Amino acid sequence: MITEHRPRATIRDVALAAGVSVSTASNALNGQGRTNSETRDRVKRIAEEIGFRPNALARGLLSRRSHSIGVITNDTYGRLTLPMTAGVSEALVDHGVSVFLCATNNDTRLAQLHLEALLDKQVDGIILTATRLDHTPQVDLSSLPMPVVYAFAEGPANSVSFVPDDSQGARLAVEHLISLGHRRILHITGPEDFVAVRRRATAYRGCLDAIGEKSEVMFGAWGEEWGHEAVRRILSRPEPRPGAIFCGSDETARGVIDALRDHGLSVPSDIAVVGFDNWHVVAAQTRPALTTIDMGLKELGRKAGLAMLDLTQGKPVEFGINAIGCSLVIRKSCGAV
Amino acid sequence: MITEHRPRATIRDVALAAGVSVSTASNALNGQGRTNSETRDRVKRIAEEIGFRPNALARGLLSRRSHSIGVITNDTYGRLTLPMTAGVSEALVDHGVSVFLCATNNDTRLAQLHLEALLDKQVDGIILTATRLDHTPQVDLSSLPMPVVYAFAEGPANSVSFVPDDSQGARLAVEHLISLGHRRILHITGPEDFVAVRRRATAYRGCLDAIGEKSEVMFGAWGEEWGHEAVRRILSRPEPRPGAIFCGSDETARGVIDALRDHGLSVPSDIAVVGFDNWHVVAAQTRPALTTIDMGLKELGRKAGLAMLDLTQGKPVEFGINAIGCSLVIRKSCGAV
DNA sequence: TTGAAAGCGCTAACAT
DNA sequence: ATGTTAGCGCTTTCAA
Repeated sequence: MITEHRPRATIRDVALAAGVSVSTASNALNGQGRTNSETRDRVKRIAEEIGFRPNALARGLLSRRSHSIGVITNDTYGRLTLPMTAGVSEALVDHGVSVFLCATNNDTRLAQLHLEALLDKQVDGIILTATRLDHTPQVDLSSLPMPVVYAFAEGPANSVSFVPDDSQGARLAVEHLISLGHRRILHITGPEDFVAVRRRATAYRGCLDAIGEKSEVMFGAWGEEWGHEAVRRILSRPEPRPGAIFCGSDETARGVIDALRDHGLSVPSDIAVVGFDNWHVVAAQTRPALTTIDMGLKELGRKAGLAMLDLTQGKPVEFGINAIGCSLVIRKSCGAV
Repeated sequence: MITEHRPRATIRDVALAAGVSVSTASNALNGQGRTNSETRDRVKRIAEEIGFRPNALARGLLSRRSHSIGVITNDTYGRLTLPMTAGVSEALVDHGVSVFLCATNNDTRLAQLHLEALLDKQVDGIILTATRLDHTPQVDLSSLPMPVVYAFAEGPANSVSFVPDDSQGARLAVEHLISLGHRRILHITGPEDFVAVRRRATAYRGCLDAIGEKSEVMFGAWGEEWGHEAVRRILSRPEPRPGAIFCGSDETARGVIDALRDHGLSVPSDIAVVGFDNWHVVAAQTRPALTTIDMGLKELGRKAGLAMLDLTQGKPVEFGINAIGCSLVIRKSCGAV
């Protein structure tokens, strides 16, 4: 498909065709300057006719706003990054801002390379994303000549960050179980060195304290195998058994449910289970389908995008860590006592 | 973090500091023109010292190459797009090319908006990606002033497309089973209206024909539930049972394996199972872990990126559909007869 | 209301 | 070998 294309129409072409000067054409198109409404209409019509679109490079060179931003992520997998970036992009595309996606694959050299490319391209801002809230950033963003926003990552104290509200999400899960009449609620979750894990566990404990029940947290791995192992441990100890289990991830929840079934216990009639993540491929395929917590990643991305927009426009933005509310997705894995 | 930043150093600053003219500085830095090696070194050193980096907008305006490309995808989920885009990006970042990611969410208006933003930004090329090989494209890319490459999507006849080699992948799976001594091999797969499904089925049949065995394809849905249903059907009919099952997706394979276990059959000792996708969250968590086919999405992205690079540099590129080889990932779900 | 001219940062003829 | 000049496409004073 080697098609020859003549260069795009420039504002000179428009001006020429309209019989006005370039500056008048510019004025007419951008509405700013006071232009005779008659000529303005004519210029606009002609611009439309010949398919004129302003060259963003030239515009950016002059205005020092490239109308593009960069998203740097270490996620190579997509589960977190793509929904978030889609959210960012969705918030910005209406304003003509496009998003450079840079996957660093946790490679410092690559991250540095990407960052330099972004700087050279005069991006209006950078959004940093990580697969883990408390990960060390892949590059130093502390003294960049443009605003930085952290999404699903916690930046330094004086930065703008958006993270899921793990505490509120965990409370949502536990309170759902409590509202169904459950009292003996166990928490099986991931490795304790993740902040997200600790926050969820703390919130869980708070809920049980509030109703005067004992809490128990089993820290472990991510993944289904840990769910199996945890169930093995529970069932091998003396009664009474928990009536409900709040899991720190959908994968763990799936492991738990499968293991319970293997041991002849059924969900939700014998034990209720709630997950965390609403990772569709896991949650929807679990038998029974998983009631779980959705972190609203796309919305988080949208918020980050809008904050970035404000920052680039010099509008005031609230600094600090913004916790974005999670929501409860009810499927089939919880029943009333 | 409202830090005031003075504008980035321009080539004028370099020239001034080095006591040469702007054009000499440019020459020295770009190595092109014959410059006195002594002044060249000095200029380069000074540029380094004051942290000069050329403004890509200005460069692009002049050279008509923005060193950025766009990737348009309808995937909102990330499983296919992110590995591929990471591959594209990886191939290009060393050449200073950055990637705009545009998620259309299957919304025509959004797709059009994104496309216009890309055109305005003078991208050097566009890569179109879809979640399905035979999807109608979300936007008309037929007469763009820049090269277009299709990745995980089949463009028009005279275009450059990269797709996984479904036939070869399927053959890999079936021949693996045959090499383990299996003869009665069943194929449980997705909906027949997907080209990928049809291609895998045809390749499967070819393999069984070659060894003079009967073939049987069960078309159905994606997802685990279909795996359960298919197993129910097989077990409810007269013997003999298949000794191995080649599944059209990892999710189906997982459903099949779970269902077999529910019916008291064990994998791999009673029946061998191979999946397709190597979707880690599914394949690695299946019990036993799934032997499956990997489509090499990242590599596919890399190839697409390199092809785009060649196209933008006017180098010859082979047109047509490039089928990228799949690979077999051996885990635990297949044993010898 | 309109146009001429300058300039954003850079590269490339051309002249010295 | 280096400097001067023009110009990429656009916006924006400033003068007419």
